[in-house]
Amino acid sequence: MSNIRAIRGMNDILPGDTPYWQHLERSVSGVLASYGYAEIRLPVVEQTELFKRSIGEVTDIVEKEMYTFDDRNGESLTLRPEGTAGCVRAAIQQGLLGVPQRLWYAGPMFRYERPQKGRQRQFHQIGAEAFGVATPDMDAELILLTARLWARLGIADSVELQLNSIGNLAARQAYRAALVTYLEQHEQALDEDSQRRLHSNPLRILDSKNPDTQALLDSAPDLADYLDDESRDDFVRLRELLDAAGVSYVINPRLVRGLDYYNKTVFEWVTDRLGAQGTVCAGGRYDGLVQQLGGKSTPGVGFAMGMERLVLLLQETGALSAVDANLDAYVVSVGSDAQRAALAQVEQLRSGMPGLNMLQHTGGGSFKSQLKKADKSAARVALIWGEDEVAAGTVTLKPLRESDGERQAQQTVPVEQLQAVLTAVLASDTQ
RNA sequence: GUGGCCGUAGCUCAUCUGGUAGAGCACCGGAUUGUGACUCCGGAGGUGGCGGGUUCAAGACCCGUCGGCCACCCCA
Repeated sequence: MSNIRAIRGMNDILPGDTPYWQHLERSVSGVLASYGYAEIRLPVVEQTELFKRSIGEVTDIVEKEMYTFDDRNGESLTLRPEGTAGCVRAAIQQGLLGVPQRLWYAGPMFRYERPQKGRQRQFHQIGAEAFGVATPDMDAELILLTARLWARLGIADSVELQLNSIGNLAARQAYRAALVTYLEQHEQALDEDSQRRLHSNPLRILDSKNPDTQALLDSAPDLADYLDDESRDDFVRLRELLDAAGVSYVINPRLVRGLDYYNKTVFEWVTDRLGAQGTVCAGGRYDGLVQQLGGKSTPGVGFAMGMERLVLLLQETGALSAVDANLDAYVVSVGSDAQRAALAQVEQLRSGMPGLNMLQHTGGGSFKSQLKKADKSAARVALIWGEDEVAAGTVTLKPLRESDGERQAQQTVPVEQLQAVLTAVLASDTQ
């Protein structure tokens, strides 16, 4: 086909879906604000180096999923594959890190992956980052915040919190060595992907979906046994706080997360209702990242949630019933005199009742066809200007919907009474 | 990057073993001269993703390509 089409994996979000998006975005920003988080708006493009240094050179994201290109001056740029790196960069550059800082951001992210359910090349995240607090009460706050969000969205029953601690760098290195030593003894039993990861990114083998590999891991060394004291204590404290707040979770000792900058707490909210891409929100602590990117050593914790997946979940669970057009009135006018009168008087009505949603019929057409459009529009009332009305200085209000099994009769009133009568008609109709 | 399934009107799909495309919904018009929904009648709309091959003949078979879906990988 020679027609220009959207880039693979970069989807249009259509009018039928945007009500879900708007509802979701409003809910998230509302909850974030209620916990004192401030929005920060960040560029979509950053220096390629930023992502290499934060996410990790040997991760799949950096190795093969980034949209990278040379700017006209030869500098290598990349469409952001995730939000934390840019947020940290901005916090350092703009000097936001002197005091504890709670930030959130929203927007598109880009990863060159094969699209499937719940995954596309341009996708949208809302993320939150808290800087400057090393204690696990900060981790708890972020988790509580997300839990509140699920409740507000009506999907709390569809998601489960998985928690783990991956310790500090030294602990992870010690564990990594032990794990590799163990797995090398069983290298032949590993699936192909895990064999490849054995030396590049062995921790990732822990969450392999291969059942044989999982069986092998049952007798592998436990990450929990290698944790440093501080990580262990903080993890205990975090669990206490969550227990006290009544947030339930499951410990998943094989949850490791894919990005290199995490340490200590990692968590994921997962659902079993979206097929293979069940992670709907994920995050963790990254105490070394700020320093790693050139800032003064500052602890951080954060999470990001996938908007597409949450919208799917809202639709899947029916947590949000399809929102209809919510149109109050459809304006019908036949003939050029009537249209002139209608246009002017509807403008006055809009000034008097700014909250009204009114659709003005455009493009002409017969009386009948205009009323058909009025019906299709799902508007509650048709406002009719015809020859008779214009001549008499009146307008006809015709209720289009039934309420309580009855429909009000239409009435023709002087235009001066339009606002008052329309208000009464809409009010008496229970919607 | 790998694998499976799929690609016919705006949408959902049909066309039995190859013989030059159809339904439902949606859309437009009509059935009262100014009144929608229900009903009836009529109408418009498809180079069957694209390219090539086999055949007298292909939407149906074969190859390629592009695209979609789902899964692997990876991740939000």
